[in-house]
Amino acid sequence: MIQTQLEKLIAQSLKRAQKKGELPKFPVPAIAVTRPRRQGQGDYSCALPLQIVRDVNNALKAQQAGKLAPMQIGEILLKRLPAAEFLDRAEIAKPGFINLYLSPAWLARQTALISQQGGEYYQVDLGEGKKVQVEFVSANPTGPLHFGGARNAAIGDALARLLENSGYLVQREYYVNDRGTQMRTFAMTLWRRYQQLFGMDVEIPADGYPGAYMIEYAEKIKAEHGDSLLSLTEEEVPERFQELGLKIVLDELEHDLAMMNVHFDNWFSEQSLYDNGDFAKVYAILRDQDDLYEKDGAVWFRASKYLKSDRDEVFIRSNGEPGYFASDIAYHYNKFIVRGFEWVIDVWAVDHQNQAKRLPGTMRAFGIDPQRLTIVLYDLVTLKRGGKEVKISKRAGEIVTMREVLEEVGADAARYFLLSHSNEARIDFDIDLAVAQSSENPVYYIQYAHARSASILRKAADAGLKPATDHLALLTCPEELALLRKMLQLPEVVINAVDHLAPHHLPHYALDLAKTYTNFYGHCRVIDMERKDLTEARLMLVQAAKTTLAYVLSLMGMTAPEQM
RNA sequence: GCCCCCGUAGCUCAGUGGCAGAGCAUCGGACUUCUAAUCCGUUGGUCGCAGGUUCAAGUCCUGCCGGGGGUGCCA
Repeated sequence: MIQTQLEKLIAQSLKRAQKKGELPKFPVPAIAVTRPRRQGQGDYSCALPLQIVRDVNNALKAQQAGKLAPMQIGEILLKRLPAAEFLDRAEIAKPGFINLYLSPAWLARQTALISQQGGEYYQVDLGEGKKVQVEFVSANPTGPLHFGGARNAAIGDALARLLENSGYLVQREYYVNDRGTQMRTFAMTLWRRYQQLFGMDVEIPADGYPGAYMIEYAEKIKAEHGDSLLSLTEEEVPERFQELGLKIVLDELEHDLAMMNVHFDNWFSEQSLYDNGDFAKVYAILRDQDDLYEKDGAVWFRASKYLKSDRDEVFIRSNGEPGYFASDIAYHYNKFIVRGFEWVIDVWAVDHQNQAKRLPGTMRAFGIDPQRLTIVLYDLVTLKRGGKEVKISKRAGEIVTMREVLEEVGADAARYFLLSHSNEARIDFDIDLAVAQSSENPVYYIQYAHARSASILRKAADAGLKPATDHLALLTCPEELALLRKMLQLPEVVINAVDHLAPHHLPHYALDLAKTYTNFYGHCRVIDMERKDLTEARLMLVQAAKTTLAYVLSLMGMTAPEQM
């Protein structure tokens, strides 16, 4: 990447200047080349002279030599800066910045590489083939996914896509909480709804699920099994209805997530941890390490041994059922030890922050470095309709489902909007506003830029013109070069997004890129039958821009339409 | 009480220690288009408050104020 190469060049110039005796000797600090936010300060800039002025002058004082100002240090560094094909020139700017300018000719040549290599041109190898799992959504399978889950899906899937394109081997997993009290209540509610369909005078459990969707599920069961299940014994009911209900919900989840272009590689059953012996193994390990003890009729896990905290966690509740902590620990034992993931990312809503703070540390009990478990927390989505908040409550049966929002605003717009906020920021999502504004939504602006490039290429092909590399040097307009610069920024955006597990940088960059492209489009007419050479070069640029737009859109899980 | 997150333009939000940004909205222009779902220009901010660190702070540290969340034998 250009940025790191520039950092190396500047480090070299400092070493050279020290070797020549133009600057005194001191340890070379970490050198940071950044993108200036304003124009006219180079494509990149570096504050090294300001950063080292104190070291320089301290060393000079020890030699009883005179002081140097940051600007003078900059001049010395500039003189020793090695040449590079991508570097046009470097300048000193007050109070002591080195501004670096990319070579226009080199920039123009990149269009050919981008067009040929497509998304690969932008791929960075951060992961080196490391096996990483992204576990996300994982909502309780007791009903349709509410819209808050859509944010989880958008973030988790974008992270997976970012990692896949950064050299990681990624698995997407959905953790299915298919055991415990919630599941039991779900099954019993379903059973009652089923009975009611046959006119039986029964009530759903007091703590049951009142939502109308439960009746739909019961109707599905009735359609398939008729009245044959009415004869089940009291012991058979919970298990059978859990099984039937779970299948319906999982099918529905898979379908709804597919609407958002999200697909999981694996649906992992919580129950399987107990069936396959993982839980028993974990229990034995902890017991043998004296990490478990009994109190108040429950079995406790000595979390305080592994965390900076004096609080322990209930492992087996006094009713004999394992608590959620037990399942979580066994689950992550399975991820690391049984399945061998080197890195695990869980995407959780902020209301699990306490667990998020504690779970990684407990991995030490199995000799697993807590750093291998990253929990990405995101804040909730507040849904509004016409400025009024819509309460999401599964309990009251009043929920806004992901499906209905997707049907209203579309998957692309929903994904874009959900991704465009930083994970920690709460989102106010006004459905009416989202629908009303959809025509002037940035989503369409970005997709439109892509569709336009496709259109130009089609039109050119009809006229017998194709992108060609022969005259790329003709790409010298400010708008052309600005577009190239913006495209080359993509790897930096990806690295930043991966480093911070912050996919919200993607939509902002995409909008920026589309804007730069549209500006080019407005200023530089591409197809010009009088100038075949320039047309071919610009077509190459258009193709490169189209590739880049499509690549960013795919990182966000959005479609890149050929026409709109 | 203690812990975490948020507070930046009218609105919605970006901002990796380097001269405060985008979209929308406002106002003024441009439609015989390679797709006007567009373009050009304009208005708009003591970055919640107060200290501190630094050559340099929206950004790092401390303390406040306001909003949200967490602190279960729920998950």
